Amino acid sequence: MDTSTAPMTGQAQQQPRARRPHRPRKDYTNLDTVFESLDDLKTALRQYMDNATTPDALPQYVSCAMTLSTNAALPLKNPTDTPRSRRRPSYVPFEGFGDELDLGGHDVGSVIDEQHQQEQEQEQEQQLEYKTVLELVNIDQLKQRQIWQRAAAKGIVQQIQHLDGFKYCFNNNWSSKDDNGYRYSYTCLDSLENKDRHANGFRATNAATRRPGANTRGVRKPTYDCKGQIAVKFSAMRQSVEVVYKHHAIHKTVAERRPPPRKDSKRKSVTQQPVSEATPDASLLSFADHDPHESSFILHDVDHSAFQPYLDPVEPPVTKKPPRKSKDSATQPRSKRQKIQPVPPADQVERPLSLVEILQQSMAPSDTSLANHRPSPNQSPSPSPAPPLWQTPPSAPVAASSNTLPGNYAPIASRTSFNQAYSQPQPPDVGRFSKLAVPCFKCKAAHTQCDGLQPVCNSCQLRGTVCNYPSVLRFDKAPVPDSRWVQGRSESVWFTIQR
DNA sequence: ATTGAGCCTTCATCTTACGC
DNA sequence: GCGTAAGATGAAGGCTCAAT
Repeated sequence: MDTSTAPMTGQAQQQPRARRPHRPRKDYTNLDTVFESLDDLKTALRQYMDNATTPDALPQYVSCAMTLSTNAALPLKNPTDTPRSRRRPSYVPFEGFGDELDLGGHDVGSVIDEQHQQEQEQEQEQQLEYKTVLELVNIDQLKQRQIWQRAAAKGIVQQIQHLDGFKYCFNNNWSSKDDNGYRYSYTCLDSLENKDRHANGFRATNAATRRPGANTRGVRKPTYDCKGQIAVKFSAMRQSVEVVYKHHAIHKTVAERRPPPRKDSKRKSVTQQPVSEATPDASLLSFADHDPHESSFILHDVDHSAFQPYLDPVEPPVTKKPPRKSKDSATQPRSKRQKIQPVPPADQVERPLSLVEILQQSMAPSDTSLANHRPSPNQSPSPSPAPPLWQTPPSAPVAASSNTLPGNYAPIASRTSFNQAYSQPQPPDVGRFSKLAVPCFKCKAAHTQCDGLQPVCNSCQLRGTVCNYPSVLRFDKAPVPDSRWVQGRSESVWFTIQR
């Protein structure tokens, strides 16, 4: 695909020579066609996704870039997006709702359903507005350009959502000086949920705010990082729109995640799931076993024995949630969201392990690595690092060293499909742990590109300098996702220490 | 009414590496 | 060498919903 041959606008020609586009951070495949319509693009993407999935195996990481030509008409989603209407409840009535009440389809639910349908129709009508790429990339007024391009980006994303069944949320937008257009990035909802669950894990419960030590968090859904992202790049320079699609479809689609039909009982909350006898981690395992709706995909085949060394209780087992008081006199009405409680200082809560460290430890003789984790009965309580129960798409750096995952990190290895997935070619540099390919000290200082080759990167080789790499991933900021399930325990310990 | 978790958005900050 | 564009990531808040 050569978009450099696209016609240039007069405005663009007056500008100084554009910088060469950044080398893509993450390699993705350019589908070697300029698509004349969004439908063509969707068809190609569908084919690409189908080819990336092998039967009985996890879908491969799909990452590709597609370009729309100037003639392509793009649907505009809420182009005049003034203060947006309240969003619809996430759990909308589904088909069959109200049947159990014998309302014969004329119940309140159906009324709501009709309203919902009407809103959908309105949305679809709104969506009938189209603009061509040519129009969109040549809007002079910056503000107008941003509004229209955003509307078109949203329209494109919505089309792709229909295609792959996942939900993407607006994440960021900025103006590209080189392309003379706006760029919009949308993130898969599951990636965002990871962050939320992570954040919720750090946030003290309201109960704990009032009564130190009362912080007992229930089990939460497993987390995993699908790296789902759609980037829409408008370029006046190239007179085109580029759509970059990245996703590792390792989780359920929106439709699959929809709650099961209600029978005569209410939906079970997560906290109602059978809670086993020990720490939050252990109860999570229990949850994973018993809840086929939410967790089976990720945790169903987990080899629990692999976790046993980590399951020494840190807290007294939580057998049952204490009955919630209807009114707590000490409670102030919560006008605003409470401030997040500060994360315990690093010297008091053990730093979570990175995947690399876990792998390194598990490659060490098992008795020592496990002994390191098992808290001595004489020791003051210290959080024992549990292996992560979230999962990340197999990434090249990790996969390279873990095609034969060591036994102590068995959950993934126990899955046949995962094994198959691992045995297949993996995308380079995928995922959060792409930071494994951190630049060496020299390249970082020189602001030069580092290929991450070890022991000596190409730049250092050319310069003839000593090449050194940071030994571990940084943890100077919020912990990386693999700490999530560890942190729940650390947090509990922190409150124990405080008391 | 309260609570915890999830949904979604916005904005800030950090990291990487292009190109002068 | 370094300014800075590109874009990745984190933090936080407003809101909804189901459960209590």
